[in-house]
Amino acid sequence: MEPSTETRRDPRRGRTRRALMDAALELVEKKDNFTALSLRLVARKAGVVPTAFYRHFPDMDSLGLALVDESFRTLRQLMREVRSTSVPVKQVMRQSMETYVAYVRANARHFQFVAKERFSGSPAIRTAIRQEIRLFTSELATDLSRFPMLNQVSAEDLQMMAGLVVNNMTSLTEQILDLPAGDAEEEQFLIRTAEKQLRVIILGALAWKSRVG
Amino acid sequence: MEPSTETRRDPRRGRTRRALMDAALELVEKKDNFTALSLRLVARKAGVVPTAFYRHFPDMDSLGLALVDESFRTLRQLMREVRSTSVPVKQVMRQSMETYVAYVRANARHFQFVAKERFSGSPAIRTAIRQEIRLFTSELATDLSRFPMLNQVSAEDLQMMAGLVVNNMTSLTEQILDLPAGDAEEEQFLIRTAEKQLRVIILGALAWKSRVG
DNA sequence: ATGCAATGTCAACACCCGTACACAAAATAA
DNA sequence: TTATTTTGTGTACGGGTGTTGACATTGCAT
Repeated sequence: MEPSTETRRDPRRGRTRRALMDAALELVEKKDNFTALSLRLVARKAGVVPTAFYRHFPDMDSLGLALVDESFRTLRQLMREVRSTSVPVKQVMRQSMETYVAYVRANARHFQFVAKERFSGSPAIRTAIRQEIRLFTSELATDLSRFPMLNQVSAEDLQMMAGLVVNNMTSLTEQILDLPAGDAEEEQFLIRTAEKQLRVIILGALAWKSRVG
Repeated sequence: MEPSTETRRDPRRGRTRRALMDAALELVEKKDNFTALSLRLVARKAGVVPTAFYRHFPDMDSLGLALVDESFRTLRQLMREVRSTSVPVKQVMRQSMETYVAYVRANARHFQFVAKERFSGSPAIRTAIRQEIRLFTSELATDLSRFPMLNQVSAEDLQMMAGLVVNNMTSLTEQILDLPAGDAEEEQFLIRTAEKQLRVIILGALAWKSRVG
């Protein structure tokens, strides 16, 4: 039987590839941008000679796309976990907020990368991120459709409400990431505020439904 | 009487300074970033030799800060105009949306710049933008406090609601700027969606108030 | 063990960068 | 006018950049 093209070999292949991606993520924290990084800089940080870079990526843009992919793959994984745990419905919001923020902190570099490149990245990277966010929003919309109190709402309006929630999440994410390291107090304030905002959105969504239905 | 240090002379001083700022704004559209621009490139676009740059700005970061300042100065001006026109209260929202979007289109380059540098710019530029947005949000909060139906809401909650509205605005802005040039149809859809979202927020705010008051 | 593909290294290239310095032109102040 | 300040020019430097091509090393399949 042939080595089915996916179970090929990867001896140290994985290692430097990972090293390059990690180096890029670290450097995005130090420098301002992914676009501001240079191929040579990333290679140097990864402990490898510049030309070795080409063995794994044709150019920096491809590395960026790989990072986008990885970022949203981990995010999707979180969503799957959250969905699988049956919700106590009552304090679902508070808890969701907490676990989400913890997750952001745990994967800060990926979120930083996405937040920064979302608008300032190369066209390819920007559209990739936009696509992922669109998809994420749609998934959230179908999640919302399962709530009994929203089952009268049209698909388009569900999408709109999901957009509101995603806006709220991204805003919270970016604020937390911009926070000076260990300011736990301010972080709590941001979370509380985002929580209130989410509550306002929900109240509005309910009023909206009763207005239409 | 001495030339009171502010009424000095400005012969062509203004001209190249403007040319540099305009060049930077144009180049931000073409390149991905402000950070991605080089002093030499900006000078070249402005039709001036690299060393002349230093006559007007000590470095690129200062140019960026000047652009931030200018961007929000024009935005504040718009807000002043909007505030001065007495509102028909009924369809204030629809009209505000339209004029705001027209304004964004008219000053697209400035908004592009802010959207891109908000998270990916140099620390100095990032904090400058954040400060401006904070200020803008506070002003909006006091505007909201003047609405009769919200006069029971605490200052902190007003700030929170203003944050929601600003989030909505920035999201709409960024989506419109990312739109492929003249897609009027999609633009209308985005505006309608943002309008609905704003309506949801307002409904939520009212429900919030009645819940508290 | 041998051969081959994958991976990494080295040296070199032409190019763009920020900035320093000395000097020319222009505008203002007296 | 003349003197002075502001603004723009030309040259040069050291250093970082992406990419090429030829070569060494590694690991796997046979």
